[in-house]
Amino acid sequence: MANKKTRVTIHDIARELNVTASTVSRALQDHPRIGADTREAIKSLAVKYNYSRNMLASGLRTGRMNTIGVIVPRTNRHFFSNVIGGIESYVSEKGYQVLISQTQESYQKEVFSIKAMVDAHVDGIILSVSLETMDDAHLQLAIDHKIPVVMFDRVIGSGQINQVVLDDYNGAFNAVKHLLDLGCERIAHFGGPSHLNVYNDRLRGYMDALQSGNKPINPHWINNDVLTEDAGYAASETLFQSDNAPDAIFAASDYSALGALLWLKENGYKVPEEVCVMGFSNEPFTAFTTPSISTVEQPGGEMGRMAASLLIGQIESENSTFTPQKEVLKTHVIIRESSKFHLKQQ
Amino acid sequence: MANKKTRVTIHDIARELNVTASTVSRALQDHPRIGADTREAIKSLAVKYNYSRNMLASGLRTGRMNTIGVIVPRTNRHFFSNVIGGIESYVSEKGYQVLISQTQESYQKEVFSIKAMVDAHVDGIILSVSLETMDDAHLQLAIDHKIPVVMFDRVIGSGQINQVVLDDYNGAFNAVKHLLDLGCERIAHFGGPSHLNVYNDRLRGYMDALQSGNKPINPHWINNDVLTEDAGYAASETLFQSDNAPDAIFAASDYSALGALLWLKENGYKVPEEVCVMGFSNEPFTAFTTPSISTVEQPGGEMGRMAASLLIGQIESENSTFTPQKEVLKTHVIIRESSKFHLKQQ
DNA sequence: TTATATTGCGCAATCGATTGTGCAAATAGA
DNA sequence: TCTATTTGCACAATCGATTGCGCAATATAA
Repeated sequence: MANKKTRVTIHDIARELNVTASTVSRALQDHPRIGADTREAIKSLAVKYNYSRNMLASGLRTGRMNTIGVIVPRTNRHFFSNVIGGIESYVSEKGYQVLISQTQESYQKEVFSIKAMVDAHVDGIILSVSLETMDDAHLQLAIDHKIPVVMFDRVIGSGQINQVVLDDYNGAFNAVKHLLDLGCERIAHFGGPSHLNVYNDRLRGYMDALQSGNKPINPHWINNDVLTEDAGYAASETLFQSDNAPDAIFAASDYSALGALLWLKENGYKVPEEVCVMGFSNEPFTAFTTPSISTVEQPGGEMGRMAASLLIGQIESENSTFTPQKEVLKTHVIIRESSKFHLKQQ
Repeated sequence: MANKKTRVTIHDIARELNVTASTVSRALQDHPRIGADTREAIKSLAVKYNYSRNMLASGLRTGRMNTIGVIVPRTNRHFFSNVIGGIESYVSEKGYQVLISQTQESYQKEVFSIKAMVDAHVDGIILSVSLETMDDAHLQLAIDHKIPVVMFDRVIGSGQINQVVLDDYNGAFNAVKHLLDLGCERIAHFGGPSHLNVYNDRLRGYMDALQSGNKPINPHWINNDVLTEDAGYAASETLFQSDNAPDAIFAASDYSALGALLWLKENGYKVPEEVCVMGFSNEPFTAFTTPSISTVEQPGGEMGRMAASLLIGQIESENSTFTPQKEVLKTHVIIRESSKFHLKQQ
């Protein structure tokens, strides 16, 4: 009977069958030099005793732990929790486990997390950088240890690392284009720190869409670092109490769009008749506000699976010639009540 | 200079200082039998070479991996993602890492996840069971391996395992009491599978509140397994097209409350005037529906930190005498528009 | 029948850190 | 001064699995 106190090891099995541990190890890996009889005897005994390989010992010897590290700013953002779900469901089918760490948007914690992942001998790392992160120098530690890295959504650096991103530029472009089609002429933007690709791309999409519609770009209407509900609320107040108020807001975050919507409602502005509002990410609440908020879908589960797929491909690829890939997921604008129509529309 | 290809080991440090690896190992652990000079020389060389302990080797030898396993139905449920966030932030400060697994509400996957956690030699497991899970027999594997377990929210079994739960009974009781105070007299319930504590407790709270208000309990108004938006929608249709329609709904899930709200609005019922609606969990969207949905707060982050605290306490406790603890977090009813008042109110 | 492959498995080192034991030198006590 | 204790470190086994090498025994070829 299997001993309950301590795990069954290959030595236990070896002893019982009068072979050595090396034979057991090879048999369990279907090594061709082990005879069929021996192999089957070992395997059935392994099943009988409910043997499971000690991953620490195996990992120590082989350097592979079948674990991937995931580093995100926060686990409880809807988007990131979706990504984590996608990663976990993909890699668990491939026999990998998921080690999680959150940076709380702190660069220092991100550095620490990477170090912790390297120490834990993960086979690969999937990462979305913090708001504070300015470059990818800290990833060198993982690269030095030959640990593949995939960045998603908030990516950064020189492009020597696999990336999975949304087509933020087109998402923003199409969103603003939609506002222009409604007749909006004075479209403000709530953005994020422009050293991050996602916010920079959304800003560029916004500006290019304005230009393509022959609308002037007013710096006064471009607000950076307006990503939270409070910031959106405050920025709206400033914006609409100036003598150059916009007639639409395109926010790079659903939260700041929500803040804008609340301020507008509280101050008697009609949405969408007088002011159209659009957000970004399709957070669940956007469907339920009054009016519901138009936004751009950001498919977290899909990004997670895609990132995991790229990573595992790189982990398991034999050839060491690595050319970084960049996967770009298509965007999809979701039109809701906050931009259904506009007074200026013909 | 530290070799970039391969990690620095205690042997590298030992060689350079003409001591043995055991001395290095002991010095790094502040073992009293190592002289102060030797200790400091070793420590400064370790810093210089950026040494970090190989957790696999260490874990193999000591059996402690400084990792805790977290098993949840889905990572992307707002509540669970909050719990995960709370756990991660708590244990990372204590020097632990977090291994994540999701069961997708499948008992079979839950069994598999536990086995995977045991195989990975986690130091402890935090778990919220799947909807399919009927008992805690599968946890025996972890217990046999002396791995402490803490269950949270959806807990099950004979009580021999640490638990962190919400006071679902009082939450439900107070919610229904609130509806009664408004003048509601015919309160229906949307529940979940009653073998799970949370749904059973909410049902009991509902029934006891009715009794305390001298209202009859009508089995026709008690709907089990109505947890999703679709189920709430469908159940509402059945309920309100019968000749014994309720004048309020207390749902054990915000999602089924949402389904009810949508059906009621589509079919011309006024909420809250004609029908009051309450949910459970305070999902973010509940604040933004029209009308906003009254609900019961379920503090995920706090539960996560509490569960992590209990677990690490048990892991690090010296004495082997273990008495299972049950932490019960207070509930907090959030009254919103969907139960602000009622036509029958005096 | 002899030379050559092939098959089947054991031996022993290895991955890196930990820890019980042993032994010599230094210190303390008598 | 001589024994007893403490201090400081080395030796070697251990955790469990993996893997290059070697050596028989069997099978195949010549």
